[in-house]
Amino acid sequence: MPRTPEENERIKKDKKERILKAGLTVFAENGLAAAKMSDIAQAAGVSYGLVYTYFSSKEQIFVELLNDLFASSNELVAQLKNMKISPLERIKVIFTQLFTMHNNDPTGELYYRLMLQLTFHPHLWDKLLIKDVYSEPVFQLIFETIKQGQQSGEIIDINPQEIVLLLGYIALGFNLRGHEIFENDLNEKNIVDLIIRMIKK
Amino acid sequence: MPRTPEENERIKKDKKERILKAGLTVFAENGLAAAKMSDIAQAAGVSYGLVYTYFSSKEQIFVELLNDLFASSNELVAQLKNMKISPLERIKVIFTQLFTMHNNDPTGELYYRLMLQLTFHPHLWDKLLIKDVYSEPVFQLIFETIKQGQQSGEIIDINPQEIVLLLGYIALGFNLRGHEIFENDLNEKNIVDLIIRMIKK
DNA sequence: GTCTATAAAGGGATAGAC
DNA sequence: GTCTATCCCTTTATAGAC
Repeated sequence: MPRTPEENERIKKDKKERILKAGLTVFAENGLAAAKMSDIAQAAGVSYGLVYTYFSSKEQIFVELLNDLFASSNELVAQLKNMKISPLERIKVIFTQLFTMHNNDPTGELYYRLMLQLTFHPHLWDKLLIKDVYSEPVFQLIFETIKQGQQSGEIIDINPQEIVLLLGYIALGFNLRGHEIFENDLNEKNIVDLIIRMIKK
Repeated sequence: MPRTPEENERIKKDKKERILKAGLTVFAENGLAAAKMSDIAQAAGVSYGLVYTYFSSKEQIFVELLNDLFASSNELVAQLKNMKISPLERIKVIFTQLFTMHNNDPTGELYYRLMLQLTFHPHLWDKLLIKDVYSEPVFQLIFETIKQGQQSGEIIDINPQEIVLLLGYIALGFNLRGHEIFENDLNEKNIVDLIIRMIKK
């Protein structure tokens, strides 16, 4: 019995998603260069050749993944913007979410590990929807929020670029090594409080 | 006219150093997996084959480099320990040095970029003198200094592991993206002050 | 001690059967 | 739509001349 076109679409979509998901973990674990297409195929549970019916190259999987992740980062930012809270509170929510998400959902960490690859393969920026790290949605949101907090007098009055860079370092460092918080049974709430302490007026 | 044995030793040492230096930049720029031995040879100004007379494999260059860097990190820490200053001052000096060194000497950044590769090739830890990132000398020094500062009442009284992790994130993030401070003409002194503000009692 | 040339292996990408 | 088998290029590592 032949498959309906709709069924075919569903199958194709499912396979593509599987491959992307496999790519995310394989790239995050090994890095772009060391990741093997055979690993991705295996992790996705499909044959080696099938990967190439959905993606033309290893790079393309990587690029598509990162663009998808930028998109969901945009959604996250939209949610955060909808919250009617003070700038300082918003910073607190962002970092709390960053830290607690880590526990439940490893995607955030994988996301950063992928972005980190761009440090070693900068030519890929050309193929991405977002052209530099400053344009990353969460990064942008933090920057705006800092400026708002300075206007409202909640946040310390130094060059907001300096603050956002420092917060960016924390986010970057955390996302790369955040699992250690939980391995060592530390309280992420304390760490967020330290951050707030640093920028509160 | 034949070379003396001493001269030979000098040549060999020089060549080895050249290759290591080339390896540092090539690995830092491209990552371990994407770095090519031919790139290292070219950067070192020697023939492809010669690299293998001094090192048995690409991995070995990488391992030797990292071990050398750990050693100089140890020296740096010894110097910092010799300074007779308060714990809080010491933290300030460490981060100031971290930030200003960046300007003059890129080795620090390259060092971190190499260490970062271990995230993607964790099996290499087995071949290193230092067995995990917590044992990295500067990291250790910060940890000790935080505890001293808590005893002397200068530094905020929360789990020192939490503080040191956060400071570690900053150092990691900075070393990966620190060049941006200078690209954007920011004042690194302000950033150090923020860090102190965060941990000062 | 240094080079060029070559062997050997690994992995990305494709062809073609089912 | 999916698979297996194969091509082919890149890169590691070695051999052997100078």
